[in-house]
Amino acid sequence: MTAGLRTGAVAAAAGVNLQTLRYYERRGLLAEPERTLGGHRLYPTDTVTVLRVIKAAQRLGFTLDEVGELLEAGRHRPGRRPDRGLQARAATKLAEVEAKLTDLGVIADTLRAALAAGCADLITCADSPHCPLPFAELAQPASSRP
Amino acid sequence: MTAGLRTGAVAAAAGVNLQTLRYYERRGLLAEPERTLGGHRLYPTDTVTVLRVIKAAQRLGFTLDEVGELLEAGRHRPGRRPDRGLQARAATKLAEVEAKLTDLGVIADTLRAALAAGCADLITCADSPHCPLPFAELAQPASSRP
DNA sequence: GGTAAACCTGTACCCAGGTACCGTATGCAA
DNA sequence: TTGCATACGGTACCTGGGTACAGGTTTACC
Repeated sequence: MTAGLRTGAVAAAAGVNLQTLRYYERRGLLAEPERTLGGHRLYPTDTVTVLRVIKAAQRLGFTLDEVGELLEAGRHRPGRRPDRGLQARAATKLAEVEAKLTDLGVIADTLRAALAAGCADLITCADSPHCPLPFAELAQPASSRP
Repeated sequence: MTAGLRTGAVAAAAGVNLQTLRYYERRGLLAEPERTLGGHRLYPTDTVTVLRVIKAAQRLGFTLDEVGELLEAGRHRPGRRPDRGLQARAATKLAEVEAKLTDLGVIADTLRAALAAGCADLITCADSPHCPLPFAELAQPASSRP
């Protein structure tokens, strides 16, 4: 019987812009809430939790589309369908994150090599055999989605 | 006394779209080349090297604006001005990359924990004390520029 | 000297994830 | 009942790094 939260209250509690609420609603991440007679949104109190979940999942590397699918998957048969659930998606995402870690590791090593070699100018380096910067090979990342 | 390369030849040799050449010219990364009488661009042959350098620097994590500054810094007093040279900027960039590595490491650990704990549904997890997903703390990355 | 390929400029559009602005309408308290 | 905060919908804009298209020249080859 609680009246529900207004957009400002939800946005403040979750630490997001209130435009972001409407944006998430358009994207299908937030269900369309009740309205007052005048048309103002009235959110259920657990909306703040949903927003925190969204933010956490984003932090873990999921796009908003993927977050939407995760929420959807959880909504109507929690735990079933092992290929499309949180476990499978988390495993996939972990592999992506690990690929990115490897790639960034190469980048860091390369920067360290450039520092150690005392490279001073990119164009000069590109012509010098002493420069450790791999101008040709550096072109593409470990997994082809940077 | 070489006549110079046309856009198509440069783009093909460097492996970029020819629209990208004009884009880089607008961004100030490529100097405005000579023109034929009819207005077609004629690039010096080392333009291909410049493009490879740009791509390599991007791969190392520099934005196009930063690449532009690096090229500029190298152009008119190579090696001088120790605070703004390649060395200083590479050191800064290395610190950024290392911060991102740390951050991604936390992400990967969190995903592994979620897998190990068998989390099946985000919303359920958010209410469960057994879930390892840190919905509150996960909000901001290690260094505040994700 | 004809024709096709390459090239020109300018503008619009793409991705993701929002954010801002505008003019109007509602909610709530004094 | 008046006044102000808040919210509404719609649309435009932002970042970064390009890409695409339209409509019109120029160049190159036969």
